[in-house]
Amino acid sequence: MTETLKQGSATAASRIYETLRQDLLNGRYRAGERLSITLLRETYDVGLSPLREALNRLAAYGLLRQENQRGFRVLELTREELADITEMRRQLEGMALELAIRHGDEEWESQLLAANHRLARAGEHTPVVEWESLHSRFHSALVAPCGSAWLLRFISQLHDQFDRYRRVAPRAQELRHQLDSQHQELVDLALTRDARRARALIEEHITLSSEVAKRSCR
Amino acid sequence: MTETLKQGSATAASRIYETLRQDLLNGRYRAGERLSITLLRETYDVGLSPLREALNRLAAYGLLRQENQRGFRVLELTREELADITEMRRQLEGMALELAIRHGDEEWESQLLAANHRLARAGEHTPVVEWESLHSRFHSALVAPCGSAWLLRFISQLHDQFDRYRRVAPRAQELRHQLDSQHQELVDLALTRDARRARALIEEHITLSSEVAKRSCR
DNA sequence: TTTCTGGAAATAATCGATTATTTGACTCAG
DNA sequence: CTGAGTCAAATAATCGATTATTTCCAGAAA
Repeated sequence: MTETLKQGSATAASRIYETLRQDLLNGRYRAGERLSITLLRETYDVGLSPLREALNRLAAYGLLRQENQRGFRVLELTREELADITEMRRQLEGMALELAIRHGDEEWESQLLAANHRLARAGEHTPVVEWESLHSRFHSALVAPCGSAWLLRFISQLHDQFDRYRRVAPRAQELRHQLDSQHQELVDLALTRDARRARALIEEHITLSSEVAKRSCR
Repeated sequence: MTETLKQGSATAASRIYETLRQDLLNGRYRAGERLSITLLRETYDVGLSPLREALNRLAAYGLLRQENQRGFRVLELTREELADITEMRRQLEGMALELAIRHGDEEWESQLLAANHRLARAGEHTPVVEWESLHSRFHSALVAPCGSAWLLRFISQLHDQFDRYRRVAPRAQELRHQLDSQHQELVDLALTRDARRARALIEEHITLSSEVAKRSCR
């Protein structure tokens, strides 16, 4: 959905959509909270029509729940849904990584190395929002050449869902290092085209991330 | 998305969303066609705001393409995308069916038998729109207890995509019988809890449907 | 003929005001 | 007290009008 602003100048609706999406991922709004349209209008200083269009998109995308005549709500954070999202990510990203390793060319290898390098360079001092962007780009680069637009779409959608949990979870320094080194290992396995072990590792990586994210429920 | 009209009386936006969705699946609009908002307003006799909200939802759902400042377009029908949708359906519905067979209880068996019975009873004289509904319900019932809301969501979305191709394809009488008998076989394998063979059959079923649908491209 | 360019017409996007529905406080009968 | 009913305030949804952008065509220049 990020690429909605393909060419023409972004409309007010597209701009507020992207802003709201980021704010939802960053936990600016409490889980389950009702989003008052009047309040949002003032907060973001935006017209009613573009705002409502953005909210409708977010609901269709799955970041908001829409109840007729009762407006929009932020989704809850539950262990059950996190488990569902995690398992789907394991399956879909595992599948995508195998395909990417089969189909990826030299260009992919370069992009992957670059994305990994940029992510690895980012240290403690890097702003969170920037680290999140690099992290997101790394995982995108990893599966990019899987050959299925729909698979990539579902994976992005699940990443957004997952991030809602991960970003509000308390910092877990001890697991952070392990997760970081897995990024490097994933690159190594991808470059040596070891699809079997790469798939196993990304599944483990997702499960480990989920352990961190789990601390944001209840 | 169908259950958007959960409780409260449906809003104009929800009603026009569902109507447009059906019309898009039924091929009322040509692939790639630009949907003039002014024209849609007259056609469906609906206000501008609810119409635009519905269009925004449909774009986020993937049944329309939105270009900033240039309105909405119906998606193209291409062999490449049909192949993608088909392969994704094979993987996801195969996965879901295995899970459903593992988790489904007696209630599921009853629902499945009922759905199959209603579908099998529908003969040549049955209105197409009703047959489509029964067919859709059968496939939903098959995977319903897979345990993953996200998996079911993705499968529904892919079904809608697939139906755009299938419904505009010319009638294929010779394959129709084979597809119908596969429905019965799927029920048999589900009830005997033969996950392995059931998965193989649903994958075959999807591939065969795809052969029919392929005749709608180019 | 082809390629710009200006500007009117068409159309998408947005705004401001209005209508419809829900929410919550209050009343009163049981 | 409790629960149903009622009304006013809050808020979501919709409408009608306005603004901004794109599209398209005529006419000029190469």
